[in-house]
Amino acid sequence: MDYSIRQDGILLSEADLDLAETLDCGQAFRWAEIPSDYECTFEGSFLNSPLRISQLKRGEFLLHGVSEADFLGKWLSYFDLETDYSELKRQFSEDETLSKACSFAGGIRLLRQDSWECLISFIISQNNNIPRIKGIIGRLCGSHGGLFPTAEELSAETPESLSYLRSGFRAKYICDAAERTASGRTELSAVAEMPIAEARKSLMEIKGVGPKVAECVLLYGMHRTDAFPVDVWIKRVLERYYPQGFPSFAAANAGIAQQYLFHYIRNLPGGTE
DNA sequence: CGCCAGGACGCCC
DNA sequence: GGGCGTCATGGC
Repeated sequence: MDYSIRQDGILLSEADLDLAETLDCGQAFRWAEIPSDYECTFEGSFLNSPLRISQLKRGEFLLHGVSEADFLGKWLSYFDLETDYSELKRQFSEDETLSKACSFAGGIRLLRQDSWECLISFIISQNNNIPRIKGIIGRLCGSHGGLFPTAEELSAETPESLSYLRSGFRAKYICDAAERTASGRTELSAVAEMPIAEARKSLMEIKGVGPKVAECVLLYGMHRTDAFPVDVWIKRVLERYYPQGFPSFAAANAGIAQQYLFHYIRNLPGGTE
């Protein structure tokens, strides 16, 4: 990975990153592809900092209008560019299925997202599909000037006042998460530092947060790479390819492996067959 | 009309 | 502790 400073932003080169796969693989819901003359261009934000980023070609990216300070202070970390994924993928490739998943989806990087946004996003994700999740989050941010609302802001809402989200039965869960977070009964920054079993337990005290959502918050919002969300797709992977259990050599980075496997299984020609 | 979607809850035994 | 119906909403 290298970068240079240009008048129109930061040019990132030799980066092991596939932008479309990373931003549209179901780990984040607030990035949107927009038309451009580049391979692809996405608009989104992290902690109220907007970004427009284009993939120019394989390994090369333009972060439009971004200063070096913002690149080093925010986006380098957000895209997890300080981590070397090649060694990781080399390890994964000892396993046949993981090897295929790496070949197919190895351009995905684990974004270092905001834990609060992640918590609400994955509460909304339960028994839901990705386009509708994006729609609900879009309406939520749209009513807050395009920014993701804070816990304090959301704690003033009620399931009734959130009806415009059309989030269904999840509205009461959003409210509980907001109340707990705003009041400090749940401290996400502290949860992020807890031993993982304790962190899971703490997250699951929030109404509407079960094993799957807790694991997603740990993985995507707290960068706990040993967290391993099991949804219907991953359940199929485990039953089909790992009846003896998931390989222990990948345990410390099981969450990243899970990302590759999720993307791989969902795009297998013929679905699960 | 039915089924499903990056599940969790409440209730049953 | 596991099994099962229910929970809103929308796309197919």
